[in-house]
Amino acid sequence: MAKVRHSRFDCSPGCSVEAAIGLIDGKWKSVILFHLLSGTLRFNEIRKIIPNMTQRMLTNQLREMEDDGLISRKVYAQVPPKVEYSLSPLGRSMEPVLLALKQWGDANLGLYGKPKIANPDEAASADSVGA
Amino acid sequence: MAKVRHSRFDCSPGCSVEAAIGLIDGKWKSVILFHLLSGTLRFNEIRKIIPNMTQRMLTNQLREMEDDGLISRKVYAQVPPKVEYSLSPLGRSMEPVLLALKQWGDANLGLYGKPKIANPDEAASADSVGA
DNA sequence: CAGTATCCAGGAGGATACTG
DNA sequence: CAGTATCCTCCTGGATACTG
Repeated sequence: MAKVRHSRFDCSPGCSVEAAIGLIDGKWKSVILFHLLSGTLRFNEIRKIIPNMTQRMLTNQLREMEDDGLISRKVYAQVPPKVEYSLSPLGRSMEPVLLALKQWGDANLGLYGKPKIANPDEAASADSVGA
Repeated sequence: MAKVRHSRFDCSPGCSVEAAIGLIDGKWKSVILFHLLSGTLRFNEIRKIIPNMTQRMLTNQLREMEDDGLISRKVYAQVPPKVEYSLSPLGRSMEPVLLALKQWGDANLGLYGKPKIANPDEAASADSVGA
């Protein structure tokens, strides 16, 4: 589990929630993780998928998640370097969380032109939501 | 849904994951939310539950979540002020996420002396986290 | 291709004091 | 009781340039 660079482990009941979130905060981690759910990806593939992220950030987030044991890094000793990133078993075990997050976002945030919340008595109507 | 002060809506597929996380990051939000799952709480009650958090932070996080529509704030016009915080329907709809997070944390982080992942020998070797 | 190395700005979050 | 108001620090993350 490496270092826990997050200063987040204050621990009261609910601590594990915080701790869990601590591993997937970071501006891009959740997105990277989410895309890795679909399978192994190479460095530049991720960059293409998430163009707004600089390579510095990609490396950072990737390294932290690797340290946290969420992802695996496979380096092929080749002339044109090739590095593949994939979910570790621990990272894969995060799938329900990621999916819950995605579903909630799809259902309750109006990111794709959906009408979002609007009505208290209608919180999670979510007639749609693929998945 | 107010302002979305997070600069986080870059939106690529997986965006909703990011967006959803954006609402519950903040050092204490998830913990507050989690405790509110159990019921309405007053300002100072929350402070007691999460002693490490300053009142400034509590107010901050509370306000942001209120702006995001996750919680409701009920003020009683009394001599000794009384303010109650509770989950809004939207906040309540976050329950599966919070629970998934908590379960994952309990299962995979060794915060309470649990053995965590039970898989590859590397996954994690509980020893860090002084709590 | 897959990173490192530097530099830099902004904002999150902590400490402390005051108030309706 | 339930906040505000200030001040200040550090860390996150963006931009850019270089490399094995």
